[in-house]
Amino acid sequence: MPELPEVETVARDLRAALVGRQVMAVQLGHPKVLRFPVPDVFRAVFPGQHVDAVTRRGKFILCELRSGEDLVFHLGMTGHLRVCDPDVPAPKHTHLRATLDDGRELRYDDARRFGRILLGPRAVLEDSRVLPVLGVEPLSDEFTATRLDAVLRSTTRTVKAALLDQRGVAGLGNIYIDEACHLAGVRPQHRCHTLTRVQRAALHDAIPAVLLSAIRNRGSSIDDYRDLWNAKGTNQERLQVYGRGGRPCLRCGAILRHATVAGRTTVWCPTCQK
DNA sequence: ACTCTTTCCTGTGAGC
DNA sequence: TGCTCACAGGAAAGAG
Repeated sequence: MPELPEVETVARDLRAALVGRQVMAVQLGHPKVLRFPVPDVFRAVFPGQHVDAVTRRGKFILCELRSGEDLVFHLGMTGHLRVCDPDVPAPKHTHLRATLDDGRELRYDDARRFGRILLGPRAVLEDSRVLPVLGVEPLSDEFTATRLDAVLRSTTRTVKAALLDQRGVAGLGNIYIDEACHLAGVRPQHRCHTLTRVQRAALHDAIPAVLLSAIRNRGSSIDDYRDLWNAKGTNQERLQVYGRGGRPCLRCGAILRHATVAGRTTVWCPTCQK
């Protein structure tokens, strides 16, 4: 389940593999994964392009092309980007193969097809809403306590629902919201408008902390997340609450509870979190 | 305007 | 052993 740390790990490796490369040939798979533009236009526009930069915004990976357009990937739940030799067997649900000028191949595969590929000038992608408006980057200087307060104080929703909303803070998902809430001592089902200033400040500290720690560990390979080279991250071994419902809290020993909050399986410690 | 629920998808594993 | 079925969840659409 790629969230910000997994996407950041892939984006960093992709930057080293792709910047300066030229795309020679393109092969598309299932038509629905390429959301924009239509396949014929994509096939006409993409080959010959040079990659000038690779960046991340929320859970999106943006490959900036010399033409001024962006090639954008969202990995959904089961999407994988890979760079490998062309003779490596491709997985069953491979939706994009791009031959590079160094002889390697960029691939995107996604069994569940929740992910997406976009290509176009940034302004066009945003105007056509295939690239959504995203909130503040939690690892940027703009992620101030005041900025998070603005997100949390303006709503009656649960903390879980508010932090899942990419328009407020970009890049958080089920895993790292539960982890940040545990570190901050805040229950995910707590209503935002009833949080104390101390609780909001604790979340402001905890969010970057869990994300940076996960990036250092190259992400959490819970289900089938793999990096650009098909290797697992190690952060799944460090998770305090995610996937541990019914087992003891690693901090206090109480049995971790779990329930559906904002439509997602959510785990918390009944004594550490208020 | 805001919040909550449902839908999209397929692989996996529990249970019979 | 082989089958069914619930479950996983990011984001968007639909309902309230």
